[in-house]
Amino acid sequence: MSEAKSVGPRPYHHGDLTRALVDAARRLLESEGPSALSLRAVAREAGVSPAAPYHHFKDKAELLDAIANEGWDILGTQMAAAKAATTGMQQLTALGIAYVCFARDNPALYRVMYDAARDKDEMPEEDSAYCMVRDTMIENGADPEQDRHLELAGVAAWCGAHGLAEMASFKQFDHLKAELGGERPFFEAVLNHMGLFPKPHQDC
Amino acid sequence: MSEAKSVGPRPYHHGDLTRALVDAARRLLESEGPSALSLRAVAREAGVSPAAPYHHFKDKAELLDAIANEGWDILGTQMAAAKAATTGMQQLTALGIAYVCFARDNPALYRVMYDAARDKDEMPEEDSAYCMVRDTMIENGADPEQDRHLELAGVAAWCGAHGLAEMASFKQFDHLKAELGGERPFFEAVLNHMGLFPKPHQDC
DNA sequence: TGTACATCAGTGAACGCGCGTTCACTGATGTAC
DNA sequence: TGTACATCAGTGAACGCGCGTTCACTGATGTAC
Repeated sequence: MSEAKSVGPRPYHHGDLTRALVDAARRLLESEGPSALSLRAVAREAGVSPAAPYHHFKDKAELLDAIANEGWDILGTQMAAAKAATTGMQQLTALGIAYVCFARDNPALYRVMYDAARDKDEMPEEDSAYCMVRDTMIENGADPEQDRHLELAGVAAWCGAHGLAEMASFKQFDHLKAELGGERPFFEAVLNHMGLFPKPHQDC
Repeated sequence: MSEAKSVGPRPYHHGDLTRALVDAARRLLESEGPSALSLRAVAREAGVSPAAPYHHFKDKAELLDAIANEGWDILGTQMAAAKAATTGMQQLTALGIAYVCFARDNPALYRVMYDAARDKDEMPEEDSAYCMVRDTMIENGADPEQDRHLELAGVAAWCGAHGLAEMASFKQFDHLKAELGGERPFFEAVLNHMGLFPKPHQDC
């Protein structure tokens, strides 16, 4: 304020380069795809030298981790919103659709998230998309005592949603989407066909 | 035969380098993963100079295509065998399990196949895994007149199987596999949870 | 309030690497006469 | 059957490239006195 702060290019110190790098990475991901996501490219996109990121991340893997984590956060927020907007059994479909729509809108980011998950050992923890689905199943009548059955249902939902998420933009499905009246109805139809729900009337 | 053919290294002309390159690529894929699959590495693995592959493939993409095609062939063979070994509705489960087992046994190859499929425009043609599933559905009572319903069922099966295939080796599922008595029972349980089958008693 | 100095967050040049692809070449093969 | 020659399928050196990472450096910031 005291000086005429040149609006021109960037001050020497950045303020929050960590943030800027993750943002730049996301921009790059969606404009150029996952194969373009190099440390150097991220630095370039952020307008910073190739060495600068090393003050904020140990190495490339740590940057990727940060990107993936941000992805899971955003996904969680969107799923929570979808759940809040519906009630009863519809919540499960809504969660599935939110998951798939996120992947459709952020395909490259989703790929990075998936690759990160691949390297983990333990099941997703508290607050994850996975747990949100499981909790919703319980709230809607699944028996929390039947651990195995419940976990299987959760895993099936996860796998099914992942499969559709990855294939969401396949051009092969374009005519089906058109016939069904859009992408969302298509997602919903496929998810329903996959029987996301814990089957309550198994003995019917 | 006429000469003492030195058993030692390779003759100048290779005989069938196209074959040898695809084989080398598969070896590399499963030992080093998809990221190690460079043209140079394949040539190296085949014991040939980096330029040699260009007499057999226009560029790297064409080699990848050949690898993917071979993958689909092998998968098709294994699925056909699984189908032949069962009858009735069980055939659908068997097809799903064959699909997933193939991906588990050849994860890197499966990834290459998937990436190739991603770039295609049309639905899989004749003899594909996809058509095999659809035909089996029809043979087991699905109504071939209900185009849309049948295609949706096929797509749902494809997505579901793909999701499980990609996640088949997640360490997160180890304890579930153990509880269920192995990988196959786990695959079967998840696939059943996903309702692979065209639902016949939708009105029950 | 003003100055000395430690610390922090950048720079930019350089490293070694493996990549896809091209090029002029050469060794092996097979066909015409 | 033997030789000339076109063709095919290799070689190996070279190209330019972008990568991840390191290094000695320097500009900006903030704290102690």
